Amino acid sequence: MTAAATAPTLSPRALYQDVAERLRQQIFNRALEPGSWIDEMKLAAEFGISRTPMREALKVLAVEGLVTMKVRRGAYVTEMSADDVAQVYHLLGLLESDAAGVVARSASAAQLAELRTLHDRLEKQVRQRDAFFTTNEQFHLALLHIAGNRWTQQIVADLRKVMKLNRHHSLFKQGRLADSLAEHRALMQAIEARDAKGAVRLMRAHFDSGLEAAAG
Amino acid sequence: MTAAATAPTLSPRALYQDVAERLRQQIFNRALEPGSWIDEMKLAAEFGISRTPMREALKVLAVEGLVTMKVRRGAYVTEMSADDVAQVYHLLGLLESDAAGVVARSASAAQLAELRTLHDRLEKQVRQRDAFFTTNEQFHLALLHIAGNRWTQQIVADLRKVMKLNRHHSLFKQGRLADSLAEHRALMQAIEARDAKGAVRLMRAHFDSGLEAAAG
DNA sequence: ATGCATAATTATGAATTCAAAACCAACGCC
DNA sequence: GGCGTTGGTTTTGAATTCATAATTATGCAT
Repeated sequence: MTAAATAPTLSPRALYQDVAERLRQQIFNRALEPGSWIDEMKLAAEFGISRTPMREALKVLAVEGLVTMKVRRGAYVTEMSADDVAQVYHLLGLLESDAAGVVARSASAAQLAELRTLHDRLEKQVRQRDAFFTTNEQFHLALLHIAGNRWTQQIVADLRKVMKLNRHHSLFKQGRLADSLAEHRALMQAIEARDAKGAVRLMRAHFDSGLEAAAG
Repeated sequence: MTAAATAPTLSPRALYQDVAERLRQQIFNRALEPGSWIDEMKLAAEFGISRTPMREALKVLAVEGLVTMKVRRGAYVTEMSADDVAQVYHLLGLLESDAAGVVARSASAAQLAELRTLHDRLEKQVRQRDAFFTTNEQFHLALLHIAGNRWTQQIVADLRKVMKLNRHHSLFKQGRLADSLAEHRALMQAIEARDAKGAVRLMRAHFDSGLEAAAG
């Protein structure tokens, strides 16, 4: 435990939140597989904590949808069906396309420049899957941030977490990267042109084609 | 406590969930006021339980957004700013209008009949504020259910809870009832006519006018 | 040998205990 | 007289303990 010694009083957030974050990482890393039972005793011991904050963290993740609690049977990593993936994709498309419209309509010049910077970085990363993935997510989250609806931001953040439960996101398949970038480029242009309707439509198309690739 | 004696093993859900539900009710009833500190010891004693399930419930409500946790300072009932209300209204409008489109496109005859039944009940309840409120919520939740996206359902349910933190929802103001009903009627007709575009537009208008009334 | 009943084990759920941080008030110092 | 400090109290955060439900293993009877 390298991090255990650090931050005695410097910790701004509660232990159960740190634990929740570590659990999320383990779930995304597949150290905890979807469908599998979570041994809270073992994990608490591994983390060097008692069961109390572990259980609190698990309940938080349950509300987020990452784990599923069964009465008197403990916590399980949530499994996403193909149908679930489609539903979440649809939702993300809806929320983010709306945000794109808001941004096209009301973003400041500085905010547009921020998006432009991220997009330009994306252009240079078509050949680096992981970097592209990271910058892509940054772009989407920045756009949400600029749109300024904190509820949408929270929901999209949660949904994107849940999407990571799935091994196969088309969005991140090698073949999709070039297409995805082209869609991004068109979207960026629409936003800079203050074309709200176009931005909404293009963002929606961006998600639709992602979903299509996932289904196919 | 009258309810304490009931359901020894019959309880399908965990204690902390029951506690969470009781807390929600107290928040909606204004027994716990927005902005006020939640005395977990006192409440746990009141409920006849220990602090453990109380704290678990509070953390759940924190994820839902009904309460806000401050480190080493406990839980507070969330306060909604006017801006927050506007943001949540916008989101609800977006989510529910999309659902209305899905329903208009793909609901079965039986499902349309279910909605029609609820709407007809609504027509008869223009003069009964509370009954109208209840049936209205039933209609909206039924529509979401028929649309069939469980993620959307969960999110809308949470957002509607959060909206109840506000004393002044225009939707439920006496003067708005008749207008609201008229909007509902048009929406119902569009859905039955399988006019998805119209249903989306009308549901959006329904929320926009609600928001307008709240702001004005 | 198989199936059921019962005992032992294990894990969950909840209460209790313990430690430490924040709050409040009284006291003393400048 | 105002302000900072110190001691006591309250409350949160976390570990531990206790009780109960579920699972597994064992043994007995058919």
